[in-house]
Amino acid sequence: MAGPFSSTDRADLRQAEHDVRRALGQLPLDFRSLLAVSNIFRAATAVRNHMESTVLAKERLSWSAFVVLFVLRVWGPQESHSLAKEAGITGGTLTGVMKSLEERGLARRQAHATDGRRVVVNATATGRRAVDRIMPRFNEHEALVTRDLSDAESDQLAHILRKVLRTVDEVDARG
Amino acid sequence: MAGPFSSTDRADLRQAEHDVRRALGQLPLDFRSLLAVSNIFRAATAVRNHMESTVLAKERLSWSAFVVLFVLRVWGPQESHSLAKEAGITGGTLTGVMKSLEERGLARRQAHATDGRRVVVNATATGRRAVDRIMPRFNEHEALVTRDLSDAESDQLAHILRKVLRTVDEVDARG
DNA sequence: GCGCGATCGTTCGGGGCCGAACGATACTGT
DNA sequence: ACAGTATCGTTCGGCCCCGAACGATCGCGC
Repeated sequence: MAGPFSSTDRADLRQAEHDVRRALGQLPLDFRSLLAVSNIFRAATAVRNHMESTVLAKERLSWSAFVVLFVLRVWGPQESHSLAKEAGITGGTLTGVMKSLEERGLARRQAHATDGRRVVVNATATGRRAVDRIMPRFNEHEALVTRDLSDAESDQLAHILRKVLRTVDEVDARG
Repeated sequence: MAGPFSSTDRADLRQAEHDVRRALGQLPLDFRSLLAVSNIFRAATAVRNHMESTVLAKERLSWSAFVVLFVLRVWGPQESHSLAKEAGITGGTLTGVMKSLEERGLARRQAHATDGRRVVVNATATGRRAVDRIMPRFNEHEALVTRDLSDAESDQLAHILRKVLRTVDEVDARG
């Protein structure tokens, strides 16, 4: 099977990693994890920028606004704190995002039935329709950026990243 | 070898994916690429937040400021446009980041020798020392978040993500 | 009942981030 | 030479983002 430095790795990407080793080789670094993690960010940044400019921009939706709407579409109405956590943003940020979504009639806030502190957020029918309209376009580009991956590689990628995600959650929660 | 739904995938992560299928199953979506890509973002967001709060916050460095400094440390002085591209930010953003880095004496801008439009950015000795001081700490956490990955899995992860990165670059550049 | 600590969402200040517009500079063809 | 075009970094407006501080509300112990 393909190793980490097979011919499918573009020359300049391997060169970049060589440069890092050359410049920081005297530091006691675990380059294997360094390369794994740094490539997560490189890929995430590249894909996110691609998605924002090709799919989200014409819908006038920020990344976070779309994620929030997506979460509401899939998991239904919920309180702010869980919504923020699920969307990967803080409560303070969610307030701003919700303001935008409410102004455009894509989501709504309503008081909790019994707890005066809490707020229940819900997507409007318009908001849900927006997700259903955007997701196929979004997914086309997800398929596009993974076109050179075999089915097995896509599954491996998801699998390995789930492991990382679980570890981070554990570390952040317990120590 | 481990499949995408092995016992190492935490139950709630698999549940989340099941929920997506249930809510959006009627849409014509390629769930394999959907899961692969969405896990890139989940992992990237989680790791980035972790790094910012555990390593970067005490150094009073934003993520982008550190990336810029890192790029300068490894690849040496260069012009703004290539530095911005390498750091994954736009030129407008880099101006703001550079302002912060210059105020703290970590980097410096100087006029290009022959081309009056261009600016050459360089890390100061202080800036380079900062990278060398922070990187080991940063790398400890890179190793931490990948502690449950085998060496082969870390290499696979980097390898697969390089493929994605290359594809995005090609798509954005050519069409 | 009633303080008191915990928890909720919001607000605020500072900065990151982008895309568009801009001024300055360099290159091109004629 | 020089007008037109391209490219550079910066500025600007608007939004996103976080962490800290805040007011409102709840639940617990007494």
